[in-house]
Amino acid sequence: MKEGPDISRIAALIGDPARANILTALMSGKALTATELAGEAGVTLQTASAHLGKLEAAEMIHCRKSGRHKYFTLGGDDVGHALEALMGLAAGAGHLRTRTGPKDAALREARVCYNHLAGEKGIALFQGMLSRGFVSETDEDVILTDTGAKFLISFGVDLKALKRNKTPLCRPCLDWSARRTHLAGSVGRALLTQMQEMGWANRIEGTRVVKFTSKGEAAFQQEFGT
Amino acid sequence: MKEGPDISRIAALIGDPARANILTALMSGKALTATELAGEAGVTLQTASAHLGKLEAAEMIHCRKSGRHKYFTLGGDDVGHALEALMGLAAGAGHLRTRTGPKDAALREARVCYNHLAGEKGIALFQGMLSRGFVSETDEDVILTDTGAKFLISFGVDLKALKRNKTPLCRPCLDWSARRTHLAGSVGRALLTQMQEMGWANRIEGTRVVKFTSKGEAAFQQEFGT
DNA sequence: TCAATGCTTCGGCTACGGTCGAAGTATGAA
DNA sequence: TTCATACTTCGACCGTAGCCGAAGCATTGA
Repeated sequence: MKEGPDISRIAALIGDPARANILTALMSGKALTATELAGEAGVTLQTASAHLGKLEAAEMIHCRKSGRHKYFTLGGDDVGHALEALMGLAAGAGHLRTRTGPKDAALREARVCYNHLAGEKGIALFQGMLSRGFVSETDEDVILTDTGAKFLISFGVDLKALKRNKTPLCRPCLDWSARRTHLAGSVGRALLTQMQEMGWANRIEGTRVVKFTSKGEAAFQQEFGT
Repeated sequence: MKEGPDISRIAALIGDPARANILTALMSGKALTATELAGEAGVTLQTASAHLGKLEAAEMIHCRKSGRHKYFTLGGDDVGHALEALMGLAAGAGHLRTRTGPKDAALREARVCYNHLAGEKGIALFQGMLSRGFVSETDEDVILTDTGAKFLISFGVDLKALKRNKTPLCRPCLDWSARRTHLAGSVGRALLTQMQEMGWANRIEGTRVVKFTSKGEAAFQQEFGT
């Protein structure tokens, strides 16, 4: 009765607390070194090294060597998507809802999901782009319209560079906190980068929280608000 | 750095081969007894009982007692969704692609996902309903249009009964084999049921495969084809 | 009441995998 | 060259969790 692919291998990898912490940390989209990840996971370097080896063998993370450092990133959008789906389960069905601290509220408002904007702000961004006709949604795919392409260029995004990349321009991504879609894909990533470049928002170091400046808040409302 | 919900508990549950088999078996949507699931998982009844207890405690499955039998079903659409996401990962990144037998081809063509139609037929159904204006897709949600409601009633679906249910009428569901969206939710379930009632298709006992009759194939093309 | 079936609980065995200390390799800086 | 940093490999320890045999409930039917 072995139907479909073997879930258990993948799930078992995520099932270890140390590895789950590593993956969660990488959801921030930042490339982290083995030592940093060991700290995140709360284990020694040797142990983390073993975990990282397994995760890499399963292609759940990628690794780039740079000098004597090894920088790790998530394996791809699929991995991020599956992790978010699990977070949704854990948040909903999860019996013990760990205290909803102030950090959680900030996470719900605006955070980074793998490498693009998520949370309320992420949803607002997607809605704004939909209502302005920058993107259109059909079936599962999200398509960038001509209007949207022009907007992106005027917004300072190097669209040609994105098109050279093999990853899809736009992808929908489901949010675990609000259970609504926001924009992933290379356009999603580029938009977040650009917002940071323009000083609209900053990443809080060591967390997934994205903090908008008051100037950025106003500009966001202007560009994407309803 | 504990951000977001705790993935590892849930993932560890899915990570055990026996439990993964149980969950995969339940993806068929059928309610199965403890003994049947023990067979699916390849373990003895005692072991299965322990597993089922854990899965139920985590609200990943539900259980209904009937006489001296206990019937188990998946805990909800979220669970099915997360499982499909994991299958997508396992199928894509999975190093060892277990032989793609003839059964796999049938699964790709038409199968049951939790309780609604998936595979190529599932995608075609959703596309057909979209192009006919029976449903419209906005953001994450899929909405049943007035035209769609009329169609459902004429198709033999008791729409009023569905509306009394608290589960959403329409939900998108991502497919692991084709990576495209198909229709879940109570309408998705009702449509599959109705197709079986009308003799369009049959379930192959003990698998997730849905086999369309030649008559059903033609009728499907007529109603939903492009 | 007795027997049969379906499931649960208990106890003990086993093995797999996570963990860390210590030693080993590679890269870069002084 | 020598030292420091970043990571890997090895080996051993230990805990947890899966597994099954056997016995225990519970429901049904005769």
